[in-house]
Amino acid sequence: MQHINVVDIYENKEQYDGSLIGVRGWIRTLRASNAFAFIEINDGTCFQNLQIVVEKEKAENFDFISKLHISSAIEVIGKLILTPEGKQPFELNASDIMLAAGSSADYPLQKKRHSLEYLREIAHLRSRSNTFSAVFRLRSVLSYAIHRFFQERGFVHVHTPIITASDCEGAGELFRVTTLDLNHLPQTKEQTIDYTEDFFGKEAYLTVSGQLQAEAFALAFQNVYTFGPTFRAENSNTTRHAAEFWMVEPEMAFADINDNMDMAEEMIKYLINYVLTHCKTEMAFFNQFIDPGLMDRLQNILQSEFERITYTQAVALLEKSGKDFSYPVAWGCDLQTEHERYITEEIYKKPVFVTDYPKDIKAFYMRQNDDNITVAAMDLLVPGIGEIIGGSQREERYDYLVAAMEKQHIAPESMQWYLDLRKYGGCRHAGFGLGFERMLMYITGMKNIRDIIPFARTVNNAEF
RNA sequence: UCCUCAGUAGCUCAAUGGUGGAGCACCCGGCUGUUAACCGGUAGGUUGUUGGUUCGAGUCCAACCUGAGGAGCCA
Repeated sequence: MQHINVVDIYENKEQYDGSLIGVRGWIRTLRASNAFAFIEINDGTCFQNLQIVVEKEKAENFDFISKLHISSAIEVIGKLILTPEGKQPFELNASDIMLAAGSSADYPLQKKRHSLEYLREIAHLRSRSNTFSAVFRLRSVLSYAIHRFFQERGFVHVHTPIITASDCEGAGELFRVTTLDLNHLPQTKEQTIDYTEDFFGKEAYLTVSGQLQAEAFALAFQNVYTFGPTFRAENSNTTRHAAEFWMVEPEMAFADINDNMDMAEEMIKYLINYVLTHCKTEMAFFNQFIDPGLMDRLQNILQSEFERITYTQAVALLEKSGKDFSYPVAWGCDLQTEHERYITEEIYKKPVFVTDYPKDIKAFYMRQNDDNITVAAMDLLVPGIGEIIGGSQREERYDYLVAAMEKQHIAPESMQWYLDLRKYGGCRHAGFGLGFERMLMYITGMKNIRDIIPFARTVNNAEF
């Protein structure tokens, strides 16, 4: 007997009506009386369960089956019957049930709602719950949608390195990569650690961004993107930070900051539209149980044109608001979380690009504007999350770039390869980074990054 | 790293400084169509840890541990 996936039954239920089929999956709930048992199984192929009806008269192992524990794996042969008047669209009337793998009474997931905190402690099992089943299927679909978006537009996907020797992004603390014996470190004559003895002959780290290497590829392929894991050793304890997270980083040659914003806006809308059409069941679940109003908010994003204001305008708006912020607003200071939220949630109530930040608070590679005090940076702020995208037009002028590096105490000779890109046809180019998890949080309404990553790595937590 | 809050049965939570309970789950039994099924019963506890105050501490105090929320840092 060939096994049918539950997703196929949901998609083609009329075709299977009345036919004898085989299914297999794990028991989610089991309700037994002395003549009937109702078993709901989930086979992992879709969010929904399949209800199986077992009649004592038909099943010789009825007593055994009706005592099975939740999460036991079973294989069932039965007749599919449409039940339009029932809560479920159809059910399987079992003629034969086999136990594929038993479970145990101490299975930690019960037939009731658990707290997200509790489920975090059983991350190896939580994917079997409704919420995490929906979250991680959506994560998979969103990941695919990102590749589709860029591939459809001719972008080349570049696998930027995970291990890097350049600590230049200034993007937080780095995880060190070494093969040295930490109990017997080689010393130089100056009594410092001799990294020439290390695997790469110098200090190495886990990457914090693939941007610099993506730039190199953009100047060969024109439009490229990298999508991979990045690492920050920050001691951050928030719902929005993890030590290991994924970033989407497109980089486009012959593009300026406006092209950059256009692409970012188009991408955000594409991704939302994609999951709304391809994950209807999961999105309905999020809208009902996780974040009421989610659908309205996402539809609103699709229909609205993202606001675009400069940093200077943003500061003026904040000063004019008369609101009493815990951090004072002043030109030259970076916008605080409360400022960003006020702009996107109170003033505009939709995504807002803030551009042209003071050069002193931004990275060295951002292109200096003609006013000599700001750079062509852009951050996308969204209601509920805050900053979701950070990007810029890159400094393509060799001398300006060297000057910016020196000002931020980065030795130009340590990044000669990056400077070379400006020497050899280094045209104007721009790119941005999207925090994949933050996008996923925005789309699902989930409030904690630890519930968006299959096995999250955060401070003091690398279980599983 | 800083601030705030919390920790009681497997889970979710009660308990005025005075005999630690309930619902669900588990286990046993009942029930002929259930939908987080329903009904009855059994069992389940060093109240996060250590110390202190008190005749008496789950409750008050201190430190630590763990978790959560917010901030900083950032995506």
